[in-house]
Amino acid sequence: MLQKKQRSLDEFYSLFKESSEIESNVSTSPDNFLEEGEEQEEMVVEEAGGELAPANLPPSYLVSAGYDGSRGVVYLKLYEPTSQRIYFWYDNTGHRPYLLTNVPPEELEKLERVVNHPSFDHFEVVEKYDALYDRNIKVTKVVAKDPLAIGGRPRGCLRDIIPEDYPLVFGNSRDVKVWEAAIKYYQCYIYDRALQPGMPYKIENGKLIPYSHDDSEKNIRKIVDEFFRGESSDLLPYLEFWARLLEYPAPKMRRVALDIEVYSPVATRVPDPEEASQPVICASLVGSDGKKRVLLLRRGGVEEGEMDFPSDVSIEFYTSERDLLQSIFNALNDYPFVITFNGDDFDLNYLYHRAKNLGFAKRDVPIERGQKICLLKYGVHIDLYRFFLNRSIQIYAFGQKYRNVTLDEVARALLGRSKIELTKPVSELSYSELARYCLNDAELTYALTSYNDELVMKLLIVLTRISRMPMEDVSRQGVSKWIRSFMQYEHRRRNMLIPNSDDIIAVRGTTATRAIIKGKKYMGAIVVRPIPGVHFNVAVMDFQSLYPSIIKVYNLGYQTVRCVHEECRSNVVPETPHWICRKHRALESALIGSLRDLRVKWYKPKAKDKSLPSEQRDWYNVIQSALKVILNASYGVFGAEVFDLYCPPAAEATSAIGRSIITQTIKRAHELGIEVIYGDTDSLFLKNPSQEQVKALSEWAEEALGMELEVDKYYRYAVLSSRKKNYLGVLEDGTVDVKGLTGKKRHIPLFIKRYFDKIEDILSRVKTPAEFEFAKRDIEKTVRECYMKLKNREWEDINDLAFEVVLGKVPGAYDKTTPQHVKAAYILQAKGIELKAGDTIRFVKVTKEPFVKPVQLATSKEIDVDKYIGYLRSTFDQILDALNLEFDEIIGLTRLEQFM
DNA sequence: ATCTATGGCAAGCCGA
DNA sequence: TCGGCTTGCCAT
Repeated sequence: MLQKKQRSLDEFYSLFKESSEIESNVSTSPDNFLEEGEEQEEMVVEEAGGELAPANLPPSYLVSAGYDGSRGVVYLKLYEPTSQRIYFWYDNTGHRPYLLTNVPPEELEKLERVVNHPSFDHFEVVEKYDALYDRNIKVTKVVAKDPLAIGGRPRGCLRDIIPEDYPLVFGNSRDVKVWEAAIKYYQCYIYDRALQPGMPYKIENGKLIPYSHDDSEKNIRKIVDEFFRGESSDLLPYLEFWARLLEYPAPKMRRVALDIEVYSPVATRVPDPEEASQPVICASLVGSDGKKRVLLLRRGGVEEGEMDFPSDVSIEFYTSERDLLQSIFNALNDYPFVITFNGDDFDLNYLYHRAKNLGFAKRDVPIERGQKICLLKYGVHIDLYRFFLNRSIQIYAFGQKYRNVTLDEVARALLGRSKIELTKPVSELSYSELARYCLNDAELTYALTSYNDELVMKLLIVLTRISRMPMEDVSRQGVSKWIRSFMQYEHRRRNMLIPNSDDIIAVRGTTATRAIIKGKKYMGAIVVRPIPGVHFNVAVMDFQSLYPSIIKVYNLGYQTVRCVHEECRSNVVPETPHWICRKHRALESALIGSLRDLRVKWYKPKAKDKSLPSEQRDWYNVIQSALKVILNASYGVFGAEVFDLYCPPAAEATSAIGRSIITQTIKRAHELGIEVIYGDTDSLFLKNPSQEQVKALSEWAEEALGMELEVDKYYRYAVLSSRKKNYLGVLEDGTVDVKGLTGKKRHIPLFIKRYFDKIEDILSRVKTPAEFEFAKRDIEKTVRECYMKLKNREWEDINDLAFEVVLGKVPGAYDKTTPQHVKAAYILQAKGIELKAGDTIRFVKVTKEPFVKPVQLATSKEIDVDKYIGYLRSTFDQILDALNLEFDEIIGLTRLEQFM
């Protein structure tokens, strides 16, 4: 079956048609459901038509899961890498959705709305381990035929009915609890069957079987048996289980990037995808197979333009929009992965509604609409906009290289390419201009998944494996959802009750320390007061993944912080009233701790290991950056209300232990005769320490604290002011690290930033204290030049004077104050420009009320030069302070010189 | 629909 | 006029 790689589209549609007919049969007669057994397996496979859901399949990667409402079962999507196609597998194990409750079956029997619920199936009594109280409890599993019966409907689902009706029947004699009722059914299924999304499986006679990859298994043995032999033994199983997910190979993913253009009667307005009133006039499809297609709709009065496209681009003209859409849909049914930039909101959404308007039958449209997302019936839709919008991805995986999440900006930052600038509205372009524009967008979208040896696709696979979520969900959801998912998975695997958030708070309580910042829940990290001045030979030491290390070494988690055992109360967290369990290992501690160890001790070093083939190194680099994303959030989620295992005392304990660790380390450094000139959270800046001193401190941290303290970098010299989180350090090779200085912040005018960069350049050349004196003269000259240019109004472009500040919310929502950028925003709004949260406002400071103006509307004459000079002063003072220079003296000199 | 945390700085607003 | 507060941007 798989040898036949090409399947005709007619055949393909007939399969969908066939299955949808079966769907309607099943949904109208739920009694058709069979009990568990061989017979049923055969049956489902046959029903599915055999080809899309084959009874046998060579190793294929589990990429997605969902619920098929009409069949009433979970389906899995498997990507077979040889044929490069998606195959379906429908559950044939009889698994059913359920919830857990503390109400026993004999009492539930008396709740009529439960037992008479059309989707109610049966009760079971199961035993679960309740980690909050460290005890086993018997709970009732309420099994239903339909996931919507458990939860999801606004009214009348079992998770609401049980607590509502119980007091009506029995009075308030019991504190009714319902657990695990808000887990999506397909996730529940993944957990219960211990499925590993992103990993390879085989199908044999309808059975889904994990595929074992021999080379990877050998590697895993090596990592676990040899490398981590010395680790605390209870972590070994976790190390092995993570290593398996990370070591297994990733497939090459056949995919297509899609971008569409829509006709618009109003030049400035993009048509509403929900209405889809205007025709789709162009679509581009750029495939990983090298195919580049541009589909154009013939319209009256449109110029041809120069149709000289590269030979690998095929231009197709359509006279009927319906045919054009059909061609797009054929592609969506062909490629296993479809990539868009904002396809959830626009491209796929538009196509979905447009198809409806053009009279397509629903079953002939390959797109499925969720609340705010668009999925595909056949393949997997990845919306890169959603992925790049993810803050953790933006910061930790891509180092904040892009700021606004637009195709243009992300492509510029990661690819060095940009969108084609249009000089007229899309609707007025010639065919060739339109084709070029649209094709370029699809090419950029594709390139974002292919650059750097397919980094983004690999990241997605690794995150899919760690989180145990379908690829679609992983690419759209945030890091707290990923962490929640692997935590829930582990609960199920160990037969632990997944606690409700309320119960964790009720049993474990909240925080006890006071935060330094008003409005925060607990006290955070220590920032050491810097010693101002220029310091030569500075070693920066830091604790490797401090908070994850603390979570591992100090056994932190909702289960262990303030546990129920009297005998653990002596195991206190410094400067808090909290204690930590000595009897059990918390799941968070085990899962996050083992991930940390794998990153720090295996993947990070291996990613740099030149003895490995470069392909392997690249893969390891992907893994270590994915782990970085997860680990950096692992402490934060403890303190985030939105996290299901929210546990404020655990977050508080983490930062309290962190404070204790850094404080002890400073004390020890002093005892060793080392001067500590600065430090923040997990780092210490040591002035001119000897090799021996550094080594001694590091060894002490290992022995006394069980923490790895290493030299991160050496600064030839560091310039500190009296301000915290504000410094500059020059590395051995002349690279300048600038942290927190205003001159580097994104919102300041380019004019000032350029001069700041010049000063940075001067400083990067200084090697010795003697050279410093020359550098100071250069810096003075630079500051003076900048000042004179401003004073004499000699800027080249008014845009260079613009402050660029992002609107945190819609302008109208600023009710407490009206900051300057909001004032400018109001001026823009008055001109009829629509503004929303996240838009960047570019404004200059002017002499007349209200003292700001959007740069687009301002002229050079209006600029308030003195305001800019004031800004210049405060920006440069941050460096001049430490160099013993005075801004006023520098510019004062100028005045004297003018007289001479 | 989506959401990891706290600490720190600079600017400007705004009420006492 | 002063100082608390809001806002945005950044460090870790």
